[in-house]
Amino acid sequence: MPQATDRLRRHLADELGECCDEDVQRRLEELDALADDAFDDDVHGVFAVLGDDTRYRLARVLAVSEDDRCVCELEALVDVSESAVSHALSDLVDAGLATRRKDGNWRYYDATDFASTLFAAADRGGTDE
Amino acid sequence: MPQATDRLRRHLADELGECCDEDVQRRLEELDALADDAFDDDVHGVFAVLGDDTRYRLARVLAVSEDDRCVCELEALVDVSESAVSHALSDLVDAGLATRRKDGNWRYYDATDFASTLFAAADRGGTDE
DNA sequence: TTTTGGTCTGAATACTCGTTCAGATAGACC
DNA sequence: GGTCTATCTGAACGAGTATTCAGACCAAAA
Repeated sequence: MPQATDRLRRHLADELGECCDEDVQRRLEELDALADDAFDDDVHGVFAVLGDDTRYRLARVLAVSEDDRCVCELEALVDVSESAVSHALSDLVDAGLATRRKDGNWRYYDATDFASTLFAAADRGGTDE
Repeated sequence: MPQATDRLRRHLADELGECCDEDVQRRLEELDALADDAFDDDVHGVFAVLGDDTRYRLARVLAVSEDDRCVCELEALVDVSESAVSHALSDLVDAGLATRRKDGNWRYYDATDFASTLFAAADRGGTDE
């Protein structure tokens, strides 16, 4: 099999005019450094959580609601079982996107500021391009 | 089977002291209106795209890179086939998170402002709570 | 304390979707 | 034209995960 870095080498040759092993190594290290800076597992988890339709819808409604919402209200908004709603809401809480409050038998959920911020950013940029 | 709105009715009875069919209907319509405001398929798509690890990593690196990056450079950052990288990059472009530029045989990708904004918002809120 | 109501949890299933493979496309060079 | 390189595309497989079911938990009422 061809070396995985073959193309990178040719690319660097194109870019720099000349290219030796050292150049390839340097570029690879540069990219690794960028990657280390860039990756954030927590943030990635947040996107993964909101990537699911059920969780996205619930989080959205919580974010636009004035006050917190009871589970029995939220169930009306998604077409899945009570259990699935419970799972979804737990995931939102775990991801830091929602808070849970108990009151007798009822549980109330609300969006965190983090969730609101994120949706605001997503909405701002979503329309153009 | 019990009516799906039974619990909501009892909840409203708790909340309002009294509850008739009309109250239940009103609350359901209120929730539907919120839902219509809140759901945005484009935005949901963006989260879904970034929920995947490969796409997330590529988008992140593009966002922190000064200038655009060749595919052959990006392949070094994720442990999947060239084909998978191509698929992932296309998804990013479709979602409005990256741009594509051709130069001879090479293709260069860069993050959009939208992507940068989104990551900035995600990073800001991710650390606390 | 027994029952009822609201929600949660764990395990199993069903299905989505990311990956790969194979082949296609397009540019550069001979 | 023919070849080589870089990347893309479509279809099919397989791993991951959302959903459901069944049962547990906890609070309130009886």
